[in-house]
Parts: sequence; C-alpha cells; structure tokens
Amino acid sequence: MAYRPTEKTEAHKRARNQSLLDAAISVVARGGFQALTISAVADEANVATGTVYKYFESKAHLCTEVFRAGSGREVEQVQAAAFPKERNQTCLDRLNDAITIFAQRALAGHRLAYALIAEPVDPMVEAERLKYRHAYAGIFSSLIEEGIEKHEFAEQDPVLVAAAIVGALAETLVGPLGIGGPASGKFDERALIDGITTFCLKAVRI
Amino acid sequence: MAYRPTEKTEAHKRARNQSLLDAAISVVARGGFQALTISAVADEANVATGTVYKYFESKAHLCTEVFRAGSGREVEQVQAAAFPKERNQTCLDRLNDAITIFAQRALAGHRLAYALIAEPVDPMVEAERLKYRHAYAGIFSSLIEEGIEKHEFAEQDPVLVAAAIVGALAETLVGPLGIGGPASGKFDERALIDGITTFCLKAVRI
DNA sequence: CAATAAAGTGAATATTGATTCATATTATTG
DNA sequence: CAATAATATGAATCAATATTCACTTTATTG
Repeated sequence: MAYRPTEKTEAHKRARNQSLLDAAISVVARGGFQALTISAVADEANVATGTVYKYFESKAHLCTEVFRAGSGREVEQVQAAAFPKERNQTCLDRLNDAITIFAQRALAGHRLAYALIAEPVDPMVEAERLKYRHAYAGIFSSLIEEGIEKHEFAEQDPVLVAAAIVGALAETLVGPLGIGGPASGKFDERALIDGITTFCLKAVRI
Repeated sequence: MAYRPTEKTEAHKRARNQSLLDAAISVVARGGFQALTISAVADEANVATGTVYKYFESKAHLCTEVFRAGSGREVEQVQAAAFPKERNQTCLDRLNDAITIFAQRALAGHRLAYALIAEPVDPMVEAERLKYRHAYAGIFSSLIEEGIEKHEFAEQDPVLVAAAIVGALAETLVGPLGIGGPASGKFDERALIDGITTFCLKAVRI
C-alpha cells in the first residue's frame, strides 16, 4: 500500500481552505458581492478555478461561508456589549453601548460592512443576510425584554422594536448618509453615531 | 412620397409602451425583479422579445421605468399625508399619518412593495431604489424640520432622523416581521402599524 | 395599387460566469 | 524508485439571458 493523508497534508488543506476564504472576503471587501466570482477568488488565492471546487461545493456554499466568517465576529461584539459580564449598568446604557459598537464597526468596515448589511445580492445570499440581521435583532430583542421587565423601558413588543432598530441602523449607516452614499460626508462619525443612538434610545424609553 | 406617422399610430405606440410597462410591473408584482426578464415581459404583453427593444433601449432602462412607475404613486400618497391641504393638524399627527399610509400601502402591495423597497436587485436597479428611498426620506425630513421649528419635535438632525425612520419602516415591513419573513404572522396589520408609528413618534418627540 | 416607412418577429448570437473533467502534479509509503 | 491516492489545473462545457438583425407584416399616402 502506499498513501495516507498525514497531519502535514491535513494542515495544508486547512490552510488552503482558510486562504480561499480569506481571498473571498478580500474580494468582497474590495468590490462587494458583485465582484465575488469563482475566478476572482481563484486569482486572489493564486489557484485554478477548479481548486475552489475542491474546497467549496458551489458558489452558494462559498457565499454562505463568507457571510458567516465576515459577520460572526461582528455579532459577537455586539452581544458582548449588550450582555457584559458585569451587570452593573442599566439596560439603557447597555443598549447604547451595543448600538454604538454596531455603528462603529460598520463605519470602520466600510465596503465589507456595506456588503454584509445592505449590498444587493442574489436571493441565495440574501437568505444568509437575513439570518445575520436576525442575529442582531435577537440581541436587541432580549435586551429590550429585560429592560421592560425592569421598568426601564416602555411596554412594547421587543421583537418589533428590535427590528426597527436594526433597520434604522442599517439605513443610516450604509444608506444615503453613510458609507459611500450621496449625502455621505455630511456627518462626522461622532455626530452620526450620536444621532442614531439618541433616536433609538428615545424610542424605547418610557 | 408615402408614409408618415399619424395620430392613430402615435396613440398605438403610446398604448403599447404602456402595455409593456404594465406587463413588466405585473411580472415584478408576481415574482419580483428576479422574474423580470425580457422574454417574461414579452410573453406577458403578447409580443416578441424584439418588440420590447423597440420601446426600451435595454433591460436597464426598462427596470428604471418599472421602478419609477411602480413607486411614483406611492411617494405621492405619502407626500399628501405629510403635507395635506388643510394645515390644521399638528406635525406629529401628520407624521403619524404619513407613516401609516406608507405602512398600509406597503402591506397591501405585498410582493410589489417588497420588490420596490427591499428585494435584492442588481446594482443598476439599486441606484433607482436609492432614489426612491431618498424621496421618502425627503418628505419625512421636511416634516421633521417643520416640527422642530414649531417646537413640536426635539432639536435633532432632520436628515438623519428621516433616514432612520425609512430604515425602521423598511425593515419592520418587509424584513423578518413583515411580508413573507420567518416571523410573519406574528403581528396583525393593525398591531404592526401601531408598533411602528409609536416607535417613530416617540423617537422624534420632545 | 405601388412605394415607403415604421413596427413586429423570433431564431441566431453574444455574454457572463458557474461547473465539470480529463490530465498533470504532488505527497506518502514500502 | 514504484505504486497509489489525493490534490491541482484550466480549457471545455453548460446555462441563462440579454441583445441583434434579416425578414415579415402593417400602416400611410399619392
């Protein structure tokens, strides 16, 4: 007999898988999902197009992975801000922090944030985006629920209000006002974030 | 000499142009922009594909027209609610009315509203959607400005807040909660609209 | 009717990008 | 090295639509 995968080849495989994912994220960060073609990814990673298919079953699967990898960490950060280890802050403060973190990271991520939050993509990828937005809405929803129980927030439907907050954030950050939009530059980052948090906090408060 | 276009042929041309546009809107209303192909439009209007090109330079141009025709009336209605003939209502009431109209029409329009407000489309069409959202934001912005002057609303940036309202509306109406989303059915129309208006009005009030 | 111009047709072509697959290369082991 | 299996290649193929164009039909006028 003659061949068996070793730790070395497995490591190489993992490395290549990661390098393809990195390449794909780079492509999206540079040109959005519009630019995410198999051959662009292959070029970026210096492999042949066929190789991409050894690691990802189809373009759809690749897109899904890009979304997960790109957004996973984002969601984590917001979660951490909304539900910190020490619970000595009010829900209002925590909501403020969570929104601020979301906004700061979105503004810093530029093209990638736009691609993840708002860029038009085909329906296959859009399903993934909905999950992403839903993850955010879930965080806000839990926090609002807690705030209502503690009588910090007005009686209201947490799910609905959480969705409204995500929408307000997405539109102000990546729409006409935010990244690359026609009215971009009207606000500096600080003013933009202040405006958004004020808007959302007023809406949930008693 | 022998041929010259007459009023009759001109009328026919206008009629066919309209019928193609209607056909295109029907296609979008039924299956979204995803379904908007030249041959689908041709079939719907009972003409050959080539004919479509006698009336619309390219698919991009057709999409643009569909957007304009589909959304023009919508924007008008919201404008009318925000700035009614008689000015005996408060700005708060008018904002309430404008948001309600927006929401009611979006919920009634189902697939078409989703297509216009949120469905992923290619970037060429997306530019048109931004104009559409921008038109709404403009209406809200003017109204908020007036409300601030009259000391009905808190001091705030009308442009930013208007964008936030459009985002909150879009997300709650066509996102997970609204038309076709995973949590759709959780709210009845009345509760959904009440929730959204409450959210937005609280956010702008003093 | 004959001449002319516009409108309509739809099969053929072009384009774009995903996907496949026969072949070549590389790694592993005895 | 020889045998074997995994991995990589990239040109060829496929698929889905947009777009073109040579030809047909219809309308108008003298």
